Amino acid sequence: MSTKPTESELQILRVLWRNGPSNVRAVNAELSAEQNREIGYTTTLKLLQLMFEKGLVSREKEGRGHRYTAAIDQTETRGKLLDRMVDHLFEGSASQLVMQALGQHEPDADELAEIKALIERLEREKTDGND
Amino acid sequence: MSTKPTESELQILRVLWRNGPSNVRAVNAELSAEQNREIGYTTTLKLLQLMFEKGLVSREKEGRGHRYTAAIDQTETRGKLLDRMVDHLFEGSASQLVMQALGQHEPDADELAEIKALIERLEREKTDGND
DNA sequence: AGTTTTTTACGATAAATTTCGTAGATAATT
DNA sequence: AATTATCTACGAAATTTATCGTAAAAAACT
Repeated sequence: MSTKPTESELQILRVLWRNGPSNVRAVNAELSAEQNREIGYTTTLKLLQLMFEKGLVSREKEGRGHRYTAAIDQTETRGKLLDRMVDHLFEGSASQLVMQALGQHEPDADELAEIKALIERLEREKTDGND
Repeated sequence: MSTKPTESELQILRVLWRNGPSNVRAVNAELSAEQNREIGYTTTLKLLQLMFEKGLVSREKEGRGHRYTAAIDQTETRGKLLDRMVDHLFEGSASQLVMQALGQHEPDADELAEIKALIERLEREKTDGND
């Protein structure tokens, strides 16, 4: 269930999240493009087969071959990996992570406003006892 | 230089950042405690030796053996791994990462205030053209 | 129907990482 | 100085992950 995807598996999931259900050839082309090197077709195929066995992707027949779909949710996966990072690298302090992320990748004005709005909402929920 | 530490290397760095310079025995005890299983002494030793060769730690003689010290900065390492995560998992959007981190690990009131102060400072710098 | 193309399944190799055992050095203890 | 304990260096096995080659099935095309 909580099989943490490997680096390669994550790359494939990203492709599927971004482009939606895809066949092996399409995934392989994306991976090769992203990494500026030719990845063997069977390498991608094998990875997808392993991911299918682990339940990371689902698949259905499509013409000659298969059409693969991400079987785990992007937001949930992001959440789990964020948790890991907070625990492993920031000694459990999410606010430290947030501070550093803000400091080094300054968001633009709209994004800052959005984040600020979220913080203010969280503050209101705290003082209202609205947990 | 930018040798990205492996998972195990990161665990050792965490121990050294937290506890300061330590000998092999101390690092090994911490690792075993954190992972609830006995790690072989020579396993930890070997890892530290490899890390020394890679420049991830420095060392000096201390009594019978050595005393190891983290040779890379914690904040800088956090920064690099955050960058990787933003790129690989959040499609380059740091603000998305920040939003999700705030949503799932609600900071306490003091931390929220601190983050808000940082955002307001960033906003001021933006409008002042103070880049 | 025979040939070519595309895909799958599977095994095997390669590469990277983690783990530990052994031998020998070093120091402390008797 | 002999014995014991601790540490280092090194090699190698074990594990995990990534990569690809080959054979056979499925389909498309003469």
